[in-house]
Amino acid sequence: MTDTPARPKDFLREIIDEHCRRGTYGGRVVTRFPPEPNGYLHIGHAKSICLNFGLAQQYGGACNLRMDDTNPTTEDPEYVASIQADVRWLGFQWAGFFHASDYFEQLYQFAEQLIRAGKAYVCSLSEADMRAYRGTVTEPGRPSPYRDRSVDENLDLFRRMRAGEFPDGAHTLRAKCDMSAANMKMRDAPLYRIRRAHHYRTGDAWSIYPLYDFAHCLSDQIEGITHSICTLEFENNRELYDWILDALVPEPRPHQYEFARLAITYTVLSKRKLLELVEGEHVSGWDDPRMPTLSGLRRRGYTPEAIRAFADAIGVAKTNSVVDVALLESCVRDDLNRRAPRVLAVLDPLKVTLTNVAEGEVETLEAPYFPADVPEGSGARALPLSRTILIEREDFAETPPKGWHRLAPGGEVRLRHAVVIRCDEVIKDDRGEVVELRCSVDRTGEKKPKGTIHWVGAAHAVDAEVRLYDRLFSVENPDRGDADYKTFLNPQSLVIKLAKVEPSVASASPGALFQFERHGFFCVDPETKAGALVFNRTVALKDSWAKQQRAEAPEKGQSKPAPKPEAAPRPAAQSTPKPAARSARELSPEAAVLRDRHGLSPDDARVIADSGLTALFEAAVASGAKADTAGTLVGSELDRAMKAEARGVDSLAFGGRELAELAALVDDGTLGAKLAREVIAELLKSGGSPKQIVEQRGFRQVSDEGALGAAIDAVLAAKADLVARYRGGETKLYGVLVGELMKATGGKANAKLAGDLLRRKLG
RNA sequence: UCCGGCGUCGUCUAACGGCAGGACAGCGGAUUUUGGUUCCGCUUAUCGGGGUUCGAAUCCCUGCGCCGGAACCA
Repeated sequence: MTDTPARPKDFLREIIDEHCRRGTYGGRVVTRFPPEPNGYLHIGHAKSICLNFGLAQQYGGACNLRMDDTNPTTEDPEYVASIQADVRWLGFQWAGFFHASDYFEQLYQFAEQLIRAGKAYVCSLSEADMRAYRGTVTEPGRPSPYRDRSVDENLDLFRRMRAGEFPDGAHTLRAKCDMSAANMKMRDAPLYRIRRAHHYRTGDAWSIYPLYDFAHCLSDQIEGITHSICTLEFENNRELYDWILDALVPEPRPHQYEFARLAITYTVLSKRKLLELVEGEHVSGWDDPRMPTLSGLRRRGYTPEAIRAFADAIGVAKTNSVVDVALLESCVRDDLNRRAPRVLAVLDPLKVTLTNVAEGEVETLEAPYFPADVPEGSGARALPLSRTILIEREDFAETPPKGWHRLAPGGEVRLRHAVVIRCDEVIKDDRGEVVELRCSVDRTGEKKPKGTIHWVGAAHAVDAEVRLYDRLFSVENPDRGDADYKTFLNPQSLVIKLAKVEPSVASASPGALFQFERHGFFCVDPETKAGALVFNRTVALKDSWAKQQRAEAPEKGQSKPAPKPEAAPRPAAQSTPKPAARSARELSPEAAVLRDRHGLSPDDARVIADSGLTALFEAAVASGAKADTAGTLVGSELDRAMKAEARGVDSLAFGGRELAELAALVDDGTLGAKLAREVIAELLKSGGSPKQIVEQRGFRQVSDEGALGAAIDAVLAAKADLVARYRGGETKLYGVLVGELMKATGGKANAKLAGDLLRRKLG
């Protein structure tokens, strides 16, 4: 336990940790999963569910399930039920189950409050006009002519909107933000629209419905959500989220954080496209085993454990990413390997007569359900063996390729859990098709064939329909590109086989999981009826033999792994002749003056000018600072520190004189870079004089060789292992040793001197 | 083009100024009555250019690239 390194935290957990540390929410962590009930949940939602419920679990908080049902025209109770079922199936229990529609009255009251505060108004622009007034991403919008309606008029109109006095689209309630905002979401976002539609829960009680941006943040507030986690495409909405809440409620209030939604190779994950696949009958329904929906995956044989492991493996970050579907497959295999009993099934039977087994003789073999290397597994079943058996057609080759371990004329192979047989005779029909093998059983127990194949007894085997599922799309990214994603549907995504399975599975019930040895993992489909078994292939087993064959015989059709088109040159790098890219952006006049007058580097000049530090810099120089020292101090160190703390120039409690003093301390060697940085931090915090700070804090750089030598010796002795590795050739450890030295001296060692000394001592 | 976000092995994801690590994929080997599993080993990465620093994936500047944003959808 102690040697498993803690899993590194994602950025959300870092944030929450910080909140817990600071007591921002009194230690509370309340999250929510807020789907709109207009479709089935898919694996992308699973990522969000695992995140939100997982966070609540981990921090001892709570996670609500909330139907974000503010659009009466798209929502349906069928979806509500499926969402609840899927969340439960995934293994999570919500603290509360809510509907945004339950909050309609409260939301309405908040809207009136906003109006009374003069922060919302009723706008009577048509939809098209509103769009026109909004401007574009590059041009600011214009204020609506209705923007200055009085509070009373707004209240009156809004109440009449509620009362149903106006037709759809006649008016909207809008936030009074900023029509010239760079963020389009802030250009007086609509909050309520008139929609005299029947809502599946509130019926005809309402003729106005709140929009997402208004309903969501306030629903979070009503439920006491602390961390409102959503996907990246809502980043622009966060400003509005904050605006609305700040206008209506005090801190601590909910805050929104965004992470990258899930994308997976060979699949599409948009509700619109999924719906289209269902309605276009490209699949049999939302729960078609090829669908990335949770109901589809469930029917396919995926387990909640596997999906949770997947969610854990992909992590949470803000980088747009596409996860390899192979990782998902790896997660199911890993889980199923532990829990699926092994049974034998022949998908494409070839008759084999065991010539030295008597007609009518039946040998019953006991076969364990799990191999020895799956210690969690147990149990066994009986396997009847008699004169006629069925083997997989592809386990026999008349002319075996190199490395063949299976049956061939004159060759031997072991039957799984049973005997070794030798192929004595191959029988073909008129068309030259192999129709039967005549084999003899070897009972000496001395044979050690290379291969073991699966089989079933012909007389005892049970018929079963086996549905071989594969990826729904045949290209990695069906979602992008010029063509419609549906043109990439994989015609082989479902292949149905009439198979023979061993008798023990005859009574298996829907949902039961198996491994058909050497084939893959399968589960019993709900369509199974007594005497009519149906199996779905969850995922095939890895097949290194097939892979090797593919590599050796790049057959004509789908040749090599996509012949990389002549090592395409990176679009960005070389080729483009733009050596002058460095200073593409012109220096501002102010920066240019700085550069020319003081010989500053363009970088420093630019930073100083852009950060409004010009006056401070000039003052420092006027007080006697050397321009280049002051330039670095101001342009690099001070600027960095100010940015880190989001400080403005006005908040600085020191001026040019102090800066000049600092520069002098650096120039005369009293302060090294590290210490100078410390002094700046101190200056930023409480002002004062650099000299005093140096005095009080003992910030005096150690440049004395004797003292440095002693410190180095101590570090060398303490880090003998590192030293040995360094001397063994790992010269990169030099930096680590310097680091240790700096740590040991409290950052006071003269780094340059100490570094030289250290190098000498290391030899 | 304006605003916002993001660039680390083939793919995800760590490293919060000090040894670029893990998982999946790939390759090789050992074990194996599943060409499965397991185990061992290997290959491969900080978008480009500057700067600060003894030391930069990390901080600053700059260029480039990708994603999101102009619904009375969520």
